[in-house]
Amino acid sequence: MPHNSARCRSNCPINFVLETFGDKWTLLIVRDLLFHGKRHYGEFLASDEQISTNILADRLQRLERDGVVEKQADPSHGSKVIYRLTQKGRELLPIMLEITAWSGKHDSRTNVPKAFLKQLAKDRPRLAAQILDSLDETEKG
Amino acid sequence: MPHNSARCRSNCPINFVLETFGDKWTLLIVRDLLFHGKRHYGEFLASDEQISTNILADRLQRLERDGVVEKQADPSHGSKVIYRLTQKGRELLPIMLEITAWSGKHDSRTNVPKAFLKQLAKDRPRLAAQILDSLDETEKG
DNA sequence: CGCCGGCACTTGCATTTCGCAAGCGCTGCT
DNA sequence: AGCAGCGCTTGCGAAATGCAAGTGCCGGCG
Repeated sequence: MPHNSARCRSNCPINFVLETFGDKWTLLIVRDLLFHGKRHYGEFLASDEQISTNILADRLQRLERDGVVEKQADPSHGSKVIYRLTQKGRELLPIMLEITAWSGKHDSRTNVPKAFLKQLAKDRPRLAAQILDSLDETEKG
Repeated sequence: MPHNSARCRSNCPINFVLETFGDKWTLLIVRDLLFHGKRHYGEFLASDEQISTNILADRLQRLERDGVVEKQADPSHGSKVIYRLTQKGRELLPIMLEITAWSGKHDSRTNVPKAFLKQLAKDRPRLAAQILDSLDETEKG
């Protein structure tokens, strides 16, 4: 937890998320976990933005320490590791959706499908529930 | 705009906001503009988190370049400068409110008043409207 | 008219973080 | 027994950050 660390800067809620997510990479890992069903180290490494392996290892460790992500051995494959969001991590979804809406509006080159933005505007709770459901599916399978 | 820069990493909406806000400081400036009615360089400098002056100058310049903030001379005091959010910047409010809600829930030492969180849960559009109104007030006065 | 204080930056330099490439250790498969 | 895949570590040059001091402009006051 940020506030347990020595370098806590304030108790402002904006600052609180910045202590964990205030860099160019951490939120991309959350995105991959939440929207893209990724669970393995190599999958994060393969994302478009090309995170380097040392940074990835560092960020996963921080996310785990901050209670956003948990790590477990892959039962079906001993040398693999499964990363998944905790409940706290899943609760980032509303933030992620607001971010998507904002970028959808202000980024002329966005890759967000129009249909997704429409659904976001029309019935956000339902969309959120669908995303969490499909995440559960992924984690079961 | 991030995508006009050479170092654009992808067209993902999450990445889009990270290109502008992906560091430990930028969003604190937005917070000060949006929630605390700050407009002057020296006011940002005085915030709890103690941003250093060279970083502040750099971030304000980037925010202006990205169309989130605009800069104008203070008519009442020639050596002062007024910074204000553009419409695009004001539209960050929903993101900021979601962040506040998340931190309010997960940060045991948060300084967010309980009443604020309640209002956030109960009638968010109204709260958002109030915040924007009081921002208009500040900018008029 | 000249000086002084406030304000918005700039500059220089030490420290930290990042980015890239190579390598390591363990596991399962053949 | 050997090899390939996977998660992660290490080393090093480059870039970003943090800190402190300095610069230039404006307004106010004597």
